[in-house]
Amino acid sequence: MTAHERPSAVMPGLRATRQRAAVSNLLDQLDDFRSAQELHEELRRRGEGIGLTTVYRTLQSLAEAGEVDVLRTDSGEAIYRRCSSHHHHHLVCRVCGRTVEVEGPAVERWADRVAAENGFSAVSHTVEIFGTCQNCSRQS
Amino acid sequence: MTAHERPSAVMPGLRATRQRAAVSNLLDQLDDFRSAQELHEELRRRGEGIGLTTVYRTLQSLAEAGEVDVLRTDSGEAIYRRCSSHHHHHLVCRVCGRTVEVEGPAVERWADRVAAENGFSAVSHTVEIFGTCQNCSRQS
DNA sequence: GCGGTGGTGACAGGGATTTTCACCACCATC
DNA sequence: GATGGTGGTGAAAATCCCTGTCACCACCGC
Ligand SMILES: [Mn+2]
Ligand SMILES: [Mn+2]
Ligand SMILES: [Zn+2]
Ligand SMILES: [Zn+2]
Repeated sequence: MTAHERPSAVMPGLRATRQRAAVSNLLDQLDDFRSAQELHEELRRRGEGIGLTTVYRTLQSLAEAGEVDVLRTDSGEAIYRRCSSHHHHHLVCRVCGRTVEVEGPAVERWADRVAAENGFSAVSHTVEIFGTCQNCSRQS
Repeated sequence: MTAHERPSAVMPGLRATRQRAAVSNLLDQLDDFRSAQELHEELRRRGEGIGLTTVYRTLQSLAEAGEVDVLRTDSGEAIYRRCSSHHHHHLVCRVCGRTVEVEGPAVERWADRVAAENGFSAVSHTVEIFGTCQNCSRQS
């Protein structure tokens, strides 16, 4: 692998560029949710020449392609994280931001049933659990 | 009841004012989620002298006091609705915005269990279901 | 290699919310 | 029923995240 790494996760219909590769690679290395601005800052810190606009656009494509999860903070800011492809939800630490991906057939069924009972179709849902993780409650 | 109605839902630690009463009363009369700006517009239409800033501040207090539910639209805008005091979630129509309050002990238990299994404490959660309501799917 | 077409990024909006700050109105007290 | 202190108000300015614009650039099929 040379210093000039080739774009990795190429997206259908989109051209492979150094910038998109950089965003994608960075997401691979991170565990928790980050805002577009944080990701941009980190990329600049690492010496990547990339504009904030491009980071925003790339994250949007990745979100549409289902390659990243998007959450909204209480303040309305969008935060992103590379996600595994199977459907899942998040358990997020309020203090340190650590997140755990969780699944639950029970919730899935419940959501579908409740929607059907009320005559709703084309159903989707968001489920997020918040709490204080073990580390953070130890420290207080 | 005179034309000069007294403030109704007084909040602890906060002074009772005509403006706060107006916001609270309007929320009582509405069924679905509205943005701060929509609420402000409606208040002005009704002849209430009230500033947008005050609407924002009042909604914040009400949200902190747990008297209104807050959701975020996809565009990041905050929308508010007076909520019943018991814990519940929402089933929201993507097209017309109609919302149904729903409950489910199954989800509650699931969320608590998942959090506990991962060592999280002080747990809360958000659950929203989205779909197309009967009215709206009929019209398409 | 060339050309066309998609991508980039500095900059200028947009839109929602928050901050500022001078003024105002509750309300406990005199 | 005046007065003073303090919380509340609101117009305007400032923020903040994000999206649109547009001149320029770089993939990539030929
Ligand atoms: Mn689910
Ligand atoms: Mn619940
Ligand atoms: Zn934590
Ligand atoms: Zn509908």
